[in-house]
Amino acid sequence: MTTRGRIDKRQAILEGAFTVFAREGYAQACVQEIAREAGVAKPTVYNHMTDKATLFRNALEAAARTILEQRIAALEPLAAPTGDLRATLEEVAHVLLRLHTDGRSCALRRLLYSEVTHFPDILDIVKESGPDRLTQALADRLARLALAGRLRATDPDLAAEQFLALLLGPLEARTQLGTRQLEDSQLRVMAVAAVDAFVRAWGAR
Amino acid sequence: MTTRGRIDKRQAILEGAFTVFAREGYAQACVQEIAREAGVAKPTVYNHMTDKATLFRNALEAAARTILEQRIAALEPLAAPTGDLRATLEEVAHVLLRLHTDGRSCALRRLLYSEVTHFPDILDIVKESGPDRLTQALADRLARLALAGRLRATDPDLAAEQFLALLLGPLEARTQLGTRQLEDSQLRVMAVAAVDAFVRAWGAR
Amino acid sequence: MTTRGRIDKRQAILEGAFTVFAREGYAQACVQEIAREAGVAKPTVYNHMTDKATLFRNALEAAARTILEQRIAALEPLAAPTGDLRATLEEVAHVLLRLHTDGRSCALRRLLYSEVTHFPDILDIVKESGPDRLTQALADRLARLALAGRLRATDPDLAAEQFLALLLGPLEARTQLGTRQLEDSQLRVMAVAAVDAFVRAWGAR
Amino acid sequence: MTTRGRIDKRQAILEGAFTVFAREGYAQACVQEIAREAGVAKPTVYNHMTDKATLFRNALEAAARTILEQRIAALEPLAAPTGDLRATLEEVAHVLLRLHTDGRSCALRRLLYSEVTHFPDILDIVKESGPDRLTQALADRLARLALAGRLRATDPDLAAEQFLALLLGPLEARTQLGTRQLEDSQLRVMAVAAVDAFVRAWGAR
DNA sequence: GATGAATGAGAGTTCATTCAT
DNA sequence: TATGAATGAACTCTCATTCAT
Repeated sequence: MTTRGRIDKRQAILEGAFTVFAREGYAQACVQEIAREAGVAKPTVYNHMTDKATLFRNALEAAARTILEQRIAALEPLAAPTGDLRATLEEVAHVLLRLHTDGRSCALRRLLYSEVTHFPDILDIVKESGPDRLTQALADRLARLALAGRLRATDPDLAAEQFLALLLGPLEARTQLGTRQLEDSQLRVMAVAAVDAFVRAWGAR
Repeated sequence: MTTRGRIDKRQAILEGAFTVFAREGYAQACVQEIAREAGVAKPTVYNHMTDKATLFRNALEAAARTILEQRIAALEPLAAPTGDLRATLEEVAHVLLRLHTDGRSCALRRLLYSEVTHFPDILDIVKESGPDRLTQALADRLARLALAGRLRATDPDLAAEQFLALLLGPLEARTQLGTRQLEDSQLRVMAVAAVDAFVRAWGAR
Repeated sequence: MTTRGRIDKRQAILEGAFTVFAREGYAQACVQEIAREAGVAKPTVYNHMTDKATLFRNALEAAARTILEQRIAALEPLAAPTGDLRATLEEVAHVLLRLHTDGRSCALRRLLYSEVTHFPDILDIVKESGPDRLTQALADRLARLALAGRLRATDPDLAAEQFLALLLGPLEARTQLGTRQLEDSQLRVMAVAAVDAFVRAWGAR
Repeated sequence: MTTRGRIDKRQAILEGAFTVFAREGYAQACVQEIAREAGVAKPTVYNHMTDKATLFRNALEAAARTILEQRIAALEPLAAPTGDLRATLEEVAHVLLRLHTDGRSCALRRLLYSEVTHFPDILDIVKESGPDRLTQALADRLARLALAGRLRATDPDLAAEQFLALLLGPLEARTQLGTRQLEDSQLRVMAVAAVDAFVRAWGAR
């Protein structure tokens, strides 16, 4: 029970930190504000995390883990693609787009990009809870589909990479670097376009 | 001559600023260091630019302009695609990859991403000297090719968008968010793979 | 037993406190570290001592008392100076030097000097357990010797003061303000030199 | 002229620093207050001195130099001791006592003692501008007097050391570790007593 | 126009001290 | 009684920005 409060507070700090870092960036974010956001006093933050830097890393890691889990879960329909493959792909694509355009998701990308030179070790986050993992998971699914003869059976890793590229690449411009929200209908259109191209390029001949 | 010196100094300041901002990020960069990098005294920086913020915007704008020009120029071969279309596309793709993985280019992306929330007006840079312009220019070229019957004649804007997505999307993972340099041979492989998929998806039937 | 444990803990706290204060000085010493040194938790320190300041005073007092006792004991041989007076003085002088150059002794001096302006009441420690008391005790012994005709019978207080001055004064320079340990042989030489001058100045004509 | 202001300010900072350090001790002194004392803004202090530590060292050094000069000057009468040697010694002794009991002098001693463990390099100050130098200078004078047959011609270094010990040793107790001012008449008495013993111990037989 | 010097404002971090258990 | 956790108050140091020359 004693421990409970502790864990809650740690959680609150990590979430507050991510929120503030996301809003302000690493350098502009001030620990004072993070503490306020988490509803604790400044030294409490330091009792849990040694450093502003450590706080940053941990907050990023926690956020990345959560986000990755959602994305992996979004691939589920591909595990047993009943019926129309194209429809399944579109469904998955649509959900991925929605997840990818979510505020926290965009913020995480921004933070990773902007601080990767100051915190080279956040690359581990990218490797372990980032896009690499998603590509792998997708490649696994596509490999099954290839075996089942429903996709060109050459290189599932490349296929996964290109599926995600076709899907997410256009986002950057459309969302203005992640600052603008898109309508769900727009996302649907983008999903269809990406899947369309993907099927032309990778569908079973 | 006086005027000349002034212009030179302005140029030096803008370049020094971009260098330092690229290395440190907006907030961590300090005007002192920018001045040192540019070889002038700190107040001289303020004589040319009112603000650290203004300095940032101008430095970004100048860098973006230069970078965009190079990219647009790289599309040149597509204007008159002598002979093999696939080969031309691969050549263009290869050059684009090289430009896109260049240090300054990556730094610019990082800066845009990290500061877009604090400087919403840098979106103008993206629109006027960024990827949007490149996509447009490429779409123009592809439209010509479509008219010439060498590409599927449906939607050149979408084609351009997907060409760039297939080409540049995989870069993020391969360069570790732009922190790792790639061998030219690797770039060649990536160019071939992207063009291969593009041709399958968009080649004339 | 409980009481015993309490007393032990109090003792441990006082000793830990002196150790840390000696190493760090009053202001730099942090209660956390004192608690660690004493093997207790931080609030336990506050259960025994109201204040960091109180803790400081008590630790100093305890240390001073111990140190004074040793010094007074060192004067013992002068109570019944069998045989050669000069030899007895040299012996006493030697032991005093050794005590005076001891680490804890030097630390105590340092602490008294540095904090006397912030804790005027530690002057009581000096008066009750410090050099003043030693001078008095020595004066008592010298008075007896004067009565016995073995010393100039004028002013035993002055004699005691000058004996200690001749003995300890040179220490400051030789030990580099108490930071360097001296060889026992060096101490012997210093004792002899001090006694030599003392006897010339205060020996019975 | 530009430089003039700079030098003045540096001087003011060093003096303010010594004042505050003397009053508060190293750790308790805060740069803010030093700046106020010096009549400048806090960052100005940092423009002149890199560090609080550096500031401390420099302030100590400057104060030590000034103080040493005064003490050395006080030995002047011994250079050509016209007439009564005892009277000359008493005069010198008296002045030395006055210098030694001066507020700044006491403060310097306190600071040296209290911080020597944190700043081992301030031992250089002691060597170059502290008591060691004074002892040397005095030894030089006494050697001359020994040559002139007016002092026991054995060991002028030891003689100087013991003269100062007899003179300054009793100060510690009398001034309560340097916190109490003494009347000039008391100083006179102490000077006479010290010289008296010194002459008995070191006077030409 | 260019610069050395100065400053107001603010950030990270530490610490003595107090609750609640 | 002893302790893990939390906090208010300071303190060092940095930086964008402005004068005065």
